Amino acid sequence: MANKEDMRRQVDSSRFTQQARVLRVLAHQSRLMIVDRLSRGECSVGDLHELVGGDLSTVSKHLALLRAHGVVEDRRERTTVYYRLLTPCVCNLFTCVTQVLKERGR
Amino acid sequence: MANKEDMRRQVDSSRFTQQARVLRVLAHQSRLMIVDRLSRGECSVGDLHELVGGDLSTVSKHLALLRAHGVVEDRRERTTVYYRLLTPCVCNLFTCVTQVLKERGR
DNA sequence: TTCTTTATTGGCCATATTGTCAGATAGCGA
DNA sequence: TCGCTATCTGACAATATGGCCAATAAAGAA
Repeated sequence: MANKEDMRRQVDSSRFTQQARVLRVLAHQSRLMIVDRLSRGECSVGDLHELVGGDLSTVSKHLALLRAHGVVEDRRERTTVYYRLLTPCVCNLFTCVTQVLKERGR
Repeated sequence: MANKEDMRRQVDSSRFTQQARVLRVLAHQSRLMIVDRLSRGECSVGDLHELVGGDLSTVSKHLALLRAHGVVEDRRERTTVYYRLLTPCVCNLFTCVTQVLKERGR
């Protein structure tokens, strides 16, 4: 273990900390768009870039984050990298959030 | 509408932006603890403070954030303020996140 | 009114997150 | 090898978030 920072980040693996980590990774417009799209099938970085816009490197970083947290997986084919969802159940999560939004609306 | 900042924040109300906002509010250890506790019934700020620790003012700010996003509601009785969950369905969300964590584990 | 309890707000600093640009890197074909 | 396409990484600036302390507010009791 390298330093104090790593300690602080890794040691606390309480239920809530873990949940918060996953939620943080998903709590971003672009990443939600990406996950939503991937839930309908594998996509290349280029496709996703076209989907969310902005700089390609930004998209790449969002993907790296999702990958680092085990939400997606990548596969290279020639010069193209394809991403796919590792946790299809995040779709239920979308449903839940939508429910919260509705419930809140009243 | 006051200024450009407000514009930028409010104008974009796409499905994903709204979802991301809700997720961001929940994506914090202390706030998850608070919501979890409130899902089992109304609590005073003091109770919640005892639960999550740290500074009372920090807890109060977490509550203010949850309130601003319509997740909780408060009620004052004498000098004590009680909070309660407005969106019980966030519990399903907990279940979903747990599922993602499990699915990811393999 | 003044004091006490309970909670909120403002100021400030440290850290985290996001986005952009420029420069690597990987794979492959000429 | 060189060049091309597709993607990633590093450095950096801008903004957002989280936490603590001190000051303030709200409600009621003395």
